[in-house]
Amino acid sequence: MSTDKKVRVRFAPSPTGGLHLGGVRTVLYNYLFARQHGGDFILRIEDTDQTRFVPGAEEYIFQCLAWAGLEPDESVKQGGDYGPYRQSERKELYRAYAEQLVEKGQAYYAFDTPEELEQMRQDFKTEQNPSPQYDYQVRNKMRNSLTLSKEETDRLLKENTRHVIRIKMPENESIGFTDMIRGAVSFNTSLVDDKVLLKADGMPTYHLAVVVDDYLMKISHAFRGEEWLPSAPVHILLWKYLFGLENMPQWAHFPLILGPSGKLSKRDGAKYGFPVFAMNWTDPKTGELTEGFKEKGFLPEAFINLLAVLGWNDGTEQELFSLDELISRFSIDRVHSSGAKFDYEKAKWYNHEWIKKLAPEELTARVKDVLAARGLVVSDDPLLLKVVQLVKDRASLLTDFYDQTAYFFKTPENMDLAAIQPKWNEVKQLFFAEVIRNYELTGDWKAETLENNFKEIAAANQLKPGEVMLPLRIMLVGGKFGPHVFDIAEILGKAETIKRIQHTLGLLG
RNA sequence: GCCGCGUUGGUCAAGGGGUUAAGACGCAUCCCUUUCACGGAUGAAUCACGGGUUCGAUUCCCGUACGCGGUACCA
Repeated sequence: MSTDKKVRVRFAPSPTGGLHLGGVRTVLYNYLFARQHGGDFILRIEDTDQTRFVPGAEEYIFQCLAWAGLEPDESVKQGGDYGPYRQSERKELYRAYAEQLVEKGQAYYAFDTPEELEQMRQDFKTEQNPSPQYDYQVRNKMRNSLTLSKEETDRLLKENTRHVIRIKMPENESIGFTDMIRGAVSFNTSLVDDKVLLKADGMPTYHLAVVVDDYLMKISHAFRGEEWLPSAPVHILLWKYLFGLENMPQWAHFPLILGPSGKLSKRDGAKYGFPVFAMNWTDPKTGELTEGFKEKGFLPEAFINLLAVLGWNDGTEQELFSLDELISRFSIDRVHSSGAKFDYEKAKWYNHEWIKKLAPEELTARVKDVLAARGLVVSDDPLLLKVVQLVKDRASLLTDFYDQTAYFFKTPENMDLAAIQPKWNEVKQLFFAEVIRNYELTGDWKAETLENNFKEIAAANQLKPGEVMLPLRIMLVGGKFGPHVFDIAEILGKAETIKRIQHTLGLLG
């Protein structure tokens, strides 16, 4: 395995649906590794399964990466010297490699129909072996170029009989490699089935495509999820047969991200109320919408941060990392080998931290978009900036800003009158009437003045400030939340403050 | 079933032959705050089990259990 060549890594998604948390983390680790080593990050579309083509899925992946700020150096979009970057467009190139293997006796043609394969699985199925594989034992009982005569095989081929090319796994050999995360890993070849390399439609399977393309695209390090570990021996063998082990990239298999009960799925998201995809994804067939982290109100900075530390840490107590910090601190050997359960509460904590950490202007710009999406258009930027600064400790998601800021810009829609009604009385009614008269005459409309006047009037009416502060808050805010009530009044201004008090008085009266 | 990979509080995790086994999220209590938060303090809670190796194992080795992944002409 070479270590001196230029670092080139790739993320190779299959465009079949929403982009999963784990997928984004794989992108992130690839990206960090590439940037750290001054290498290239390639996005390769693995669309070899035409039956699973989903319109829009590819474009969606690009949008997710753009949002996350993890854009590739080479891809269908960016271009590059190693294209095409869509495997369906590379179709013609794979067959020769598969046939080369057949010639060398390392692979063979198989003519079994799907029905015959199904029959085989039925026939060989036992309690000890519930899922029989097409392996070194059963291949002798199937219809392939190993069991058929040369003439018969040639005839079938000439007649364009539907067939696949399968790798011929050696018998009882040990295939091993060094995983950058797990160390030595090895497999017995007898236990691995003769994977299909080239499908009947002429498309390669993942197994063939991944090694051919990694070779052709000069990939130096191949990172992928742990679910690929069991098929690694096939890939290693293919490298050995086709391009030489010395040219093989270094492998690292990342741990899986788990949900509350095992493997994380979009169902978990629906069930537990948290996103699983990076961005909103609507299934074009069913029209089903699955919510994304972006729309849920996550900052890309936070999303990246929380993903980075789900399975990796730098050994210090630091938990908050910017992308740049991650680029310099990340290291594959500190990536865990065990899966991590996704904790939505902690995810929200990261977002909250980033809301506090982000530059005020930057935060405000993003809040502005979120408010606009909810139909609240704010044109006074300086005012919004002030308001956002005032309430940001109370928002852990960007979407929380709606409830936390809307009352500054429009009269509260829902008034929590129940919070004041039980203890409401004539004295308080008169008190607020006096407050209105006083505020109308107040020239210095500052929080401190308003508070002092308010308290003086309360004292004169034998009211404790605490008895009337909450009612005032409800009048201005609509509910029991928000920053210091007189700060709110100051920002609302004289006319609006008085108007809201009056309005509520009317409701209570 | 078989194969592979894992296993430190509820969760993320540091650590790695001798430690009072960090820290964070969450939770609880208190302080601050005449709201809700922020912030501060305190607390409950962990080395899956059994054998070795060793003067000494959470740490190394072997089993077992458990979890996860794979077992497709899907990736």
